[in-house]
Amino acid sequence: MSSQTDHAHRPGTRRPATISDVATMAGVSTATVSRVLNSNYPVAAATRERVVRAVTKLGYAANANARSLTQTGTGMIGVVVPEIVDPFFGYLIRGLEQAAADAGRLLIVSTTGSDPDREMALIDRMREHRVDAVIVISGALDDPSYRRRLAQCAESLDRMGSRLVLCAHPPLDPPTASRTVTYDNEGGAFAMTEHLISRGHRRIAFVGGVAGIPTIARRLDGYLRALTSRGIEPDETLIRTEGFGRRAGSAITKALIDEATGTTAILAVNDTVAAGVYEAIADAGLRIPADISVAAYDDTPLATDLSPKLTTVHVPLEQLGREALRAALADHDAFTRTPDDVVTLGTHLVHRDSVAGPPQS
Amino acid sequence: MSSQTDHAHRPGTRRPATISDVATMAGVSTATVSRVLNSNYPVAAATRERVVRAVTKLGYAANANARSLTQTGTGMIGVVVPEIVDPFFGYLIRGLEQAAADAGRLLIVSTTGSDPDREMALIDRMREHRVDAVIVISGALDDPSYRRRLAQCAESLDRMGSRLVLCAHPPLDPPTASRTVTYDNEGGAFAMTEHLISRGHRRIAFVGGVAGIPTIARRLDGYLRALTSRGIEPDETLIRTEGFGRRAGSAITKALIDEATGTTAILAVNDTVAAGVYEAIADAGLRIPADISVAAYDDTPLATDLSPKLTTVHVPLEQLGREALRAALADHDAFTRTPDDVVTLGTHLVHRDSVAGPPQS
DNA sequence: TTGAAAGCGCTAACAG
DNA sequence: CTGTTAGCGCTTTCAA
Repeated sequence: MSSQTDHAHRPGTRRPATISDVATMAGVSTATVSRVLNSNYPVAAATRERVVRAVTKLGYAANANARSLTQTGTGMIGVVVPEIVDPFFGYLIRGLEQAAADAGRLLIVSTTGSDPDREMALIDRMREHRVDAVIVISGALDDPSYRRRLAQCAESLDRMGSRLVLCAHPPLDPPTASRTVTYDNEGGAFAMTEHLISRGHRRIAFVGGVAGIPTIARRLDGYLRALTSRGIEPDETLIRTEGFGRRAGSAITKALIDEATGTTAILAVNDTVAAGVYEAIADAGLRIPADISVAAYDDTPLATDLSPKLTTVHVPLEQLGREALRAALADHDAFTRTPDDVVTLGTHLVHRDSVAGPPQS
Repeated sequence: MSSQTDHAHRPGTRRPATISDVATMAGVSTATVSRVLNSNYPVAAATRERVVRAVTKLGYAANANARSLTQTGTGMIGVVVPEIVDPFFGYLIRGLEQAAADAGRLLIVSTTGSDPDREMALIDRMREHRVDAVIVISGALDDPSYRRRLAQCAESLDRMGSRLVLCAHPPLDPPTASRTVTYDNEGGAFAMTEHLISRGHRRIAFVGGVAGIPTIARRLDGYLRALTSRGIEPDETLIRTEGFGRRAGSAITKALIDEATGTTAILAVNDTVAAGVYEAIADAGLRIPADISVAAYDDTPLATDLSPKLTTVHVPLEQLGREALRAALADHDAFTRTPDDVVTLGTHLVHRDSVAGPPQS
């Protein structure tokens, strides 16, 4: 405990130790400290020992921000998501998280409430932090102006050696400078509707969601295609994209029943909406699947919590997250960029207890 | 355009524009650019105009990492949480998120799966990134060695001008260099157990959880205190801290019923466990609350989704998150540090339809 | 109102 | 094997 280092070391100074604090204490140069810290260069065992001791004694933690100035990449990935308390996004983020942890990356996550402006602002914010990539899980309406803005973000990120990854979202028209990791919305809805039809249903309602959101639009497409391919004329009155959530599901279903639409099966836009559908059917004194069959989308845990257990389309949410992170990291500076940077994961039906044939009456 | 700036501007160069790129293009010094960017110093309108134009033309975004080298604080807050797809943590994080957004802060969030080692590693990682604070929402077992490690983290964060915030967790023994934002676990459990007793119940089971986790321990304390304060001898066989989750809730309840323990009321450790309790009671052909009353803790949306609607203890999760963020930011360099840095939020009972008196038989 | 220059903490040649 | 020396991109005195 000599007095050699009294230039800035009053105890209680709330300033993190720096590499030269360590160097001084260990009696070496900062270069040497850097070398033992990164162990990317030979250092004498004895020297290393002294440095390590100084590091622990000082509680030194290298400043990642300073480091990022000289190195390429910050090890941070931005995640922009509409909402956090929602199993859909939750599992997605869990997948991202896992993959990020495996890759030694940190995630900056932020929510937008599906507000496009906030989305853009956040992307910019993350750009300032020089994230290695920003992963956008959008829930925003998909008008052309929005796509244009997204494309601009992709451009500017790309220009600075970062990149935009679109997740659970259709690819940008020209996949300019962005990557996309998504899943088969249309196909799952098609398959489920097909299934309902093959069980004998003709009056199948499409319940929940908001028109204009890509996810919903694709699911509706699949529903429509299944109907027409089986020669069933889609009935506008059975298509009720009147909102998300349990509440919406139950309100719509109540209306469907009250209006005597002859609905014998319901394709709910997701499991949560299906929960509302269940409620309304029970309230009406009807039974699932005896009186009305119910099918849904997403296969969140809710599907098995409901009774009867819900037949639904499985979406590989966690895998989607992992793939998105892979896309965020892939060939960061290589030239092997595939022309169409889009990965599409498959979906499949999970048959449980909420679907049967239409009632005999 | 001219050829003045050909030193490093081949199009396609994947390197972000720097402040001196802007300066060159605007024909000013970097100092001036900095000044218009931060608008913390007078700049001639005309000059500012030129700079702004250059900024947008270049798509320049200031490097937050470089900036953090000269300024104090990074604007980033670390969040360490056991799990993300869980309404308890979900709402907590939502509160954090909101408050962070309001304060213009970004959140680095990472999950631990309740692994203390991973927790410490993450805190360290965030320390490297010089987060302004790290908020730990721990779910780890609370042995002394763990507390000691946490205290060390608090120390080292504090030493570098950052700080540790414990959220939904009891304060550290000496609140050394850390702040705590938590809520009244014991009180809520006490009140709910009291309520059950006043309804006439004597055989009240405590169902779910893991002994040793602070949250559960406190809830158990409250349960025990209510019992003894009413002169009811706690019965070991009714205390079943045999795991979290729906599955555990249903298994425990089944056992309780099969073993003819005479249980007339169940205090589930949280809403999810209660869902399992509901299931087992239905499976046994019994009814809630006619045959068995059920009460729980947390008041997540699940509570109203269940039928009958669940009587439960409300925990102000989002507010907890907001408070935690407030604690993370409060008087960063002032001297007004209160001696005991702990905020405790209250809980209250939410009476719904799952509690009645014990059956007559 | 603006610029020159030093320095934040770190890494990476380049010498020894 | 180790130290010196330039920067990395930005802010901030200090002069002009």
